[in-house]
Amino acid sequence: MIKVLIADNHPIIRMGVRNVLESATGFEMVDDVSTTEELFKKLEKITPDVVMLEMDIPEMNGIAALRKIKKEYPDVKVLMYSGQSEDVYALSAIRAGAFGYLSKSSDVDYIISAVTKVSEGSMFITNELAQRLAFDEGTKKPRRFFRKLSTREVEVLKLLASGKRNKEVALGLNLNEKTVSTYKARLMKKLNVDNMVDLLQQAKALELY
Amino acid sequence: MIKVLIADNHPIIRMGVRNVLESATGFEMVDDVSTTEELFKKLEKITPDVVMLEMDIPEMNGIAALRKIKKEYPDVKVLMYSGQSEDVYALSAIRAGAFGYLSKSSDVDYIISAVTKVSEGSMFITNELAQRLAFDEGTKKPRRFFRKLSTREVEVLKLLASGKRNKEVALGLNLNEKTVSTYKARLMKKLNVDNMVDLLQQAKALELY
DNA sequence: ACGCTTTTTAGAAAAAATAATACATCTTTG
DNA sequence: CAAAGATGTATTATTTTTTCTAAAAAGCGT
Repeated sequence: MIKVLIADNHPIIRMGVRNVLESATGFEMVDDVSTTEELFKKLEKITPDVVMLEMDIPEMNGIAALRKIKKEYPDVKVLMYSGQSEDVYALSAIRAGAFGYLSKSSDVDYIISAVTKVSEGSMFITNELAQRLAFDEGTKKPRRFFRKLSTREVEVLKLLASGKRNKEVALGLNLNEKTVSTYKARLMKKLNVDNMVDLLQQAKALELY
Repeated sequence: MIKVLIADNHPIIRMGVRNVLESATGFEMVDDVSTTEELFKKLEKITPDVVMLEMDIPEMNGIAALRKIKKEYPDVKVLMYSGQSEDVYALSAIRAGAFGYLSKSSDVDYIISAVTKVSEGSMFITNELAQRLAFDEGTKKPRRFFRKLSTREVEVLKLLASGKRNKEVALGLNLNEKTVSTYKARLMKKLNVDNMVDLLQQAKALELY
C-alpha cells in the first residue's frame, strides 16, 4: 500500500487525484491539505511514502517547501506538479530533489505511474522533459526559442502577471524595486519580447498565473 | 437529468468534476473536451444543458468562446470557471452572458449547486461577486460599470493593448505623452481596474484589439 | 575542489509614467 | 434651454520604471 498525501489548494484537484488513486489498487490517500502550513503539521503526525506537492501551494514557494521536506523528512518522496507547462519549473524542481514532475495538463493515467515510480525511489519524468533535460544538460548546443526561467524569475513574473507593479512585487518578495526592473528586463529578454503586453502574453502561454 | 459538458484542458480537473457530478444524482456528464475546437465540434452533435467552460481554455479566449456559444447555441447555459480568484474575469464573464462564475479554489460542493442553479436558468455567483455586481450594475447611482468608451479612448486603448508604450501611442495619435497618461487613467476608471494587466484583460474581453 | 556560468541582487543616472488639476468644447437630458 | 456630465487635451510636480553596470552567491562540470 503506497501512502500518498496531496498538497494543493484547489479542492477539485485534490478530489480528482484522490479519486484516481483510490480507484486504482495499492494506493492509500492518507490525507490532503491545501497549504504548506497544514502540510508540515500533518507530516509531524504521519509519514506518507509520497507527497504530491503543488508548485503554487499557498504560503511558501513550492521549491522551498520541497527543500524543507527533503531536509526534515528525507525518506518522503516528493512528486511535484503544477498547472504550468513543464518548461518553467520542472528543471528547478528536479534539481531541488523532486522525484518527479507532473503537469496538470498531462493525462490522468500518468498520476498512477508517476506515484508508483516515485514511491519506488525512481524518477518520473515525461518524455518531453527527459528530452529536454538531455538536450539542455547534455549537448548544450541546441538552444530553444527561449531559455528557461529560474525560480526567482518565475516568482517575479507571476506577480507581475497578476497586476502588481514593481514596487509591490519588490515588497512581496523583499527586493529592491530596481531589482524587479532588472528581472523584468531579463524576463523580456529570455522570453524574447519587448513590452509588457507580450510579456503577459507569454506568461499566460506558460500557464502562469 | 442535467446534461453537463466540461471544457478544460486539465485532465485531472475534468476527472474531478466528472466524479463530483456523477456521484451526485441528477447529473449526466455527456462529455468532456480540452480545447475550444473540440468543444464546438461536440456541440454540433450534442446539446448539453450546461457547459462548464474554463477561462484559459486553449485556442480561444474564454470570453470569446462564451460569446460564440451564446450566439450559436443560445439555449446552452454556460458556467465559467477558472483558477483565478474572482477578479476581473468574473465580471467580464457575467457581462458576456455567463450564467455563473466558479473559481477552482472554491469548495467542491459549489460545483453541484452552481450547475444546478445555472441549469435552471438562474445565476450562480458568490456573495462577494454579487456585491460587486450590485454596486456596479444595479444601483446606477454611483457609477455605471459599463460606461462606454469614447472613440478616442478606444483608439488609445487599442494601441496600448497592442503593446505600445505611452510615448509611442502619443506619437501615433499626435498627442502629448501626458495626455496618454490621462487617457490611461480614465480608461482604468471606466473599466474599473487599477493596473495595466487588468486593463489589458478588459481590453481583450472587449475585443478591441 | 576549482574554475566557469547562472542567478540574484542593487546603485546611480536617465527616461517614462502617473496624479492632480485645468479648461474649452461637445452632449445629454430634466 | 441650461445645468450636469462627458470628451479631448495639456501642464506641473512627483513617482515609477528602465538602463547600465557590477558584484556576491549559488550551481555545475569534470
